[in-house]
Amino acid sequence: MAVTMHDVANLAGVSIKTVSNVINNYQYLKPETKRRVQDAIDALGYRPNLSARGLRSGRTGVISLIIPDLRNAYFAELADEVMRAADAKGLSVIIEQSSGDRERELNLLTGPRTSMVDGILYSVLGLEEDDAHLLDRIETPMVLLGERIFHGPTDHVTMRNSESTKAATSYLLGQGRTRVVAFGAHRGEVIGSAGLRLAGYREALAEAGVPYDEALISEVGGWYRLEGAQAMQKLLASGVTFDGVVAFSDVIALGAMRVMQEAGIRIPEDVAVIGFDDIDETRYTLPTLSTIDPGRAEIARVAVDYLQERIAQGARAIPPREYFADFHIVERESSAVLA
Amino acid sequence: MAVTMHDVANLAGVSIKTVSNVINNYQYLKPETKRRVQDAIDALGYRPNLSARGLRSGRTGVISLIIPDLRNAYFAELADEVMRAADAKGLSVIIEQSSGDRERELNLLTGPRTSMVDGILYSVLGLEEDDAHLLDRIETPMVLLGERIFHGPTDHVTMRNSESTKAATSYLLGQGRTRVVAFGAHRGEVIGSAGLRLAGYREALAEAGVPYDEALISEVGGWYRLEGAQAMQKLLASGVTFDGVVAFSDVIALGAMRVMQEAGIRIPEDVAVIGFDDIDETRYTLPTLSTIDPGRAEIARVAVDYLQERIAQGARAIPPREYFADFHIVERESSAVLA
DNA sequence: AACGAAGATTACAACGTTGAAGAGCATCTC
DNA sequence: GAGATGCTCTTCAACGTTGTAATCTTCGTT
Repeated sequence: MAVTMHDVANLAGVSIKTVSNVINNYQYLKPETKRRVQDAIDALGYRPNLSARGLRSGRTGVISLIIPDLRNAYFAELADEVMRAADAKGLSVIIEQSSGDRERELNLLTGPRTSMVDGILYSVLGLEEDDAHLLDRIETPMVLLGERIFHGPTDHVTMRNSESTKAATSYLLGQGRTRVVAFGAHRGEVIGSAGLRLAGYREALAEAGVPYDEALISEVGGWYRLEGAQAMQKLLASGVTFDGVVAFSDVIALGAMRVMQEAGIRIPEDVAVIGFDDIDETRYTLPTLSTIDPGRAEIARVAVDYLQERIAQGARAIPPREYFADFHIVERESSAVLA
Repeated sequence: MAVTMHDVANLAGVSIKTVSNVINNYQYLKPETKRRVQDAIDALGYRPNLSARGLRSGRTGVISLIIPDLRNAYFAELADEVMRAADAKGLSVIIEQSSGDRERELNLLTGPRTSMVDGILYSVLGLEEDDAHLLDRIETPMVLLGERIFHGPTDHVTMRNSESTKAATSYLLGQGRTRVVAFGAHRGEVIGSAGLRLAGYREALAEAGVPYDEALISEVGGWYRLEGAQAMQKLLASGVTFDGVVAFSDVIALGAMRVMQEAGIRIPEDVAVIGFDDIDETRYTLPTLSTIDPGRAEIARVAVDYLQERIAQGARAIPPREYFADFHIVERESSAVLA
């Protein structure tokens, strides 16, 4: 049915292996031969069968990106960056959604689909540090993203959670804000992005000599807008006063802003808000949302690089590496300095 | 290295083909045999090699979804729905971004990656109706999404652009709004979502006996928030008056709302706004954005169904079908009826 | 007890590609 | 001018699976 190397070889009058050599840019090839083969390829519209190549060579040229959920803008933009980085290296990306569910995250790692994939970019929400050993037995090259697992058996590419949140908090305190809410804590979490960011928040307070007030720690159930809105409702209902919000994600910050505005709170006059993630949307909200750019593009690029090295050299050939991307505070209206 | 059917067959004391039969649920199998093979599979942690299967059977279990851009919430949510629908059928999804660029859209169709894929869900922005014939020669089963190509050589699953925009326009007119802007037109476009939606807008005007005013047609360059904001700035600068906006996407509506609010226009008091797409975000903006739910989940489900049928029966075995999903107007604050 | 049909399993080849190894030929070295 | 070297191309086998068709088993029927 479809055109194979055989057909190309026949038309070009060479062996099938020479066709293969042309396609793979083998170094010893007469330009003349190369041209003839290429002409035959073009004439027949030949395209290599990637299943056959995958079977023979053990490489498919596909990596999978496991993320919680594409509806979350952070992950959609991460996926976008990963696909661009992969594309630049000739890799295709299969995206798998885990919903941040621990069971599902684990199943995706051992499901039949992994045999189709050269490597995995693994961004988990459900797994915990204690689960790191579960990754030991995975033979597929893997690079970890996100903040749930540090010191795993393989590379980890992530952001400076504590440092950046500390910087954001210091930034609001430096404006003269005195009661700054940590918005998006997860009860009892130490590691994980919420835990790390909370730690950064506390460091900033300590450094500024501002006492830590439990009442200003607002728990948010998840990373959705609705959850941000609900948490802010609860916070307002509690009667606590505050003049700044360091939100642990842009999305929950937007949910919270919505509720504050409805309650007649002016941003930034009454309350300054800074988010986290620098999703596209923050440029166009009212007011525009100050945020932390966690270096997503850099994360994607480095993660794909690392993964490719691991694919080339063997999953365990390289000792685990850690990479922390640079962050930047992006100042917008929601934390504008008052005149 | 990896466990193969051979190893499983040895351990279970059966032929390799029996293992294959167990995996593929062949009907004539002694329960006892089935169990023994399954035990061996579990004991060895065997996972089928999908490249080999793909090579032998011609099916890879992977479909590709070609979309303009995951940063656009509409496409991210569409991708999410497609992946859920595919997952329910045991299919994996490779996402390819085209940036809505015509060249790239065409290249993705013939690139080497397509040989890895059983079928293509093809959502184009750059191609035009005139390009439909370019699809004739594509042998890969394909289902078209979006509004650029109708009457192509294969199935087309889409939304009711005209009807829904007409309904949205009528809805605003029914509230007593008299100068309703069509926001998001593309110059000279007849087909394509912008063209179709504009047609629906005009139908609604005609039906209500409201004269068509060229000044109320606002062109928006693309589908990004920034472009919506810029177009609204231009519209306001033109000095034209209006009391309603039918935006052809939620994202540009949000960009426009931002600019209107900055200009002191109250929504919905001064101007009622309704968007298009029902992206998640519209539930949490201030004010929440009325919109049209175009039936995205239904589109994804039907598209995957159609594609699977085509994969099973052959790309050309089924005459082209057209499917239009149901739409709903979602009333939120931005078009609330004034007290 | 012999036969046929249906149930259960297997042998074999093939899918399209690439790695390993080697053959043919021209050029260089002394 | 014999041997070594380097370039160019080819032969062959193998990757792990499944479709085809054949074989072996079992069981019911006569």
